[in-house]
Amino acid sequence: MTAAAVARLSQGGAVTSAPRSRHTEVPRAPGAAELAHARLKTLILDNALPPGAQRLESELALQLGLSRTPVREALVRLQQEGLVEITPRHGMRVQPIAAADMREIYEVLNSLEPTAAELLARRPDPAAGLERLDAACAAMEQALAAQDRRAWAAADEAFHLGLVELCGNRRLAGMVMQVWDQSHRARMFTLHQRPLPARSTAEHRRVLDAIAAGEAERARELYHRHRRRSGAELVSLIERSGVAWL
Amino acid sequence: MTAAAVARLSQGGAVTSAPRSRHTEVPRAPGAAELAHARLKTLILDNALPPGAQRLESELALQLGLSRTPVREALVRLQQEGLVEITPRHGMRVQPIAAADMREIYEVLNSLEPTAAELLARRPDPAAGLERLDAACAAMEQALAAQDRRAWAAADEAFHLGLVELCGNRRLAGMVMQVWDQSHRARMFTLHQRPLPARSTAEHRRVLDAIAAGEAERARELYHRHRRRSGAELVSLIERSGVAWL
DNA sequence: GAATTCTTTTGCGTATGCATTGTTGACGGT
DNA sequence: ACCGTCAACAATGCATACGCAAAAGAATTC
Repeated sequence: MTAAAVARLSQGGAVTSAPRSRHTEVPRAPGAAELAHARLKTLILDNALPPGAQRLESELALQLGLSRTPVREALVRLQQEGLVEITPRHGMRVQPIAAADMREIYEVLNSLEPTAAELLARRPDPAAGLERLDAACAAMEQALAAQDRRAWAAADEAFHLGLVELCGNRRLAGMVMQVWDQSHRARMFTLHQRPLPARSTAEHRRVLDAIAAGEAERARELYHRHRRRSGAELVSLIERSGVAWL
Repeated sequence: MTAAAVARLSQGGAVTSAPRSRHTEVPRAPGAAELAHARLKTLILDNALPPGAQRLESELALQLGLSRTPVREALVRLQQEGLVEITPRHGMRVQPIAAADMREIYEVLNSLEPTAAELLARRPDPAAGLERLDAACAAMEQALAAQDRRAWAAADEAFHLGLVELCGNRRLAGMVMQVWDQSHRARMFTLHQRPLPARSTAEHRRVLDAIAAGEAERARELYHRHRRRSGAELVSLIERSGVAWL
């Protein structure tokens, strides 16, 4: 469910929107290829196609009620997004995530997200337009109180995606969303094995406050520490859980 | 020329290499689609297809001696790399680079590259395997002495690409190479309008020394300052030069 | 019984055909 | 003279067809 929404967001950001002609804001027909892309992406993120799963192009085409051509195009895109691997005679394979991958991903996030926070705080009016982030924080706090890990994760995603979308750098946002998608399954998997993220919730709020106050350096540093901690936590959890993930 | 080499490197890093079977290291037939991708990419980076240029799929197919299918696949990949835009009835358009784009790109680089330097310096034996970077530095110094801007730019590219390739994070490397490719033309364009990059050359050497000494924080900070300065320089140059770049 | 080679099958990469859809130009009306 | 409508055309996006190469299986031999 949430994953589907994330998928929409991610590609919504990446697709960059076709140039609108005149004043008609007609959203144009979805197109079979784009549809296949979205559909497959949600299947992967929702773990309906688990890591390591292999499907032939024809299978997928049949399953989606399309021909091989748009499916193939979708697979090419998914491969560039790092979600699948196209192997010459065995169709596509859903890319598994190992501890080493999570380390890479968190190094990237730990670099880009603090930058996004800094950029956001450096805007002319830093406190403006942060409603989304505030709402996400509130949702996290509420989910924490209700001990609803699922809802907490959704709010967490909303916060991080909202942050990079607001920072005004589309490339940075696209990159963050890409690795975020790649690590989606791993986060979901470890959700129930972690202690309640009370600390994370508070840290998010503090970051938001620093941004609103325009304290760019502080926002960056807070975010850095936050990511550092939660990233290390997750990596060690995966390593300890011994899931080589195929 | 240099751009062609860059293209090879970039996709070599991004493509992630097919799974090698057994002990036969046969690189497998290039494949028409991959060939089209490489070919078009070099055309774009070498400015043979200038920014804003529009070509129909059929034109490109004819020009490359292929059918539309592999060309289309190549275009999809190039679109996701941010080099072209596929516009429904007008074929493909080479993505122009404006000052705003350069700002975005340098924000990303200014975030990721210092991280790469830090990672490199944190390795167990930081001084090992830095021959490539040392050679690149030497080439820059030599080119500077000879006042050969072309050669300097090539060495600069070799340094930055080598750095991210060595840092051990393939995702980070891929992202850096992606934006690096996007900004390739802009750098080439402004090459001859800048003062001789004496300062940049020295800064590179200092960063390399810090890495070799294992001083991670210092390496990061030096790199950050370097990028900050040269990025601002380039952006202001582009803004001043008033090239809206279509 | 195991290994090697030949055959068969299967999936992919590319090409081509077709229908959909947007564009462009002209024509007529105001 | 300008604008709106319409029709013909052109390019795309998707479906399908075809040839090739690899993997799996069968048969023969040692």
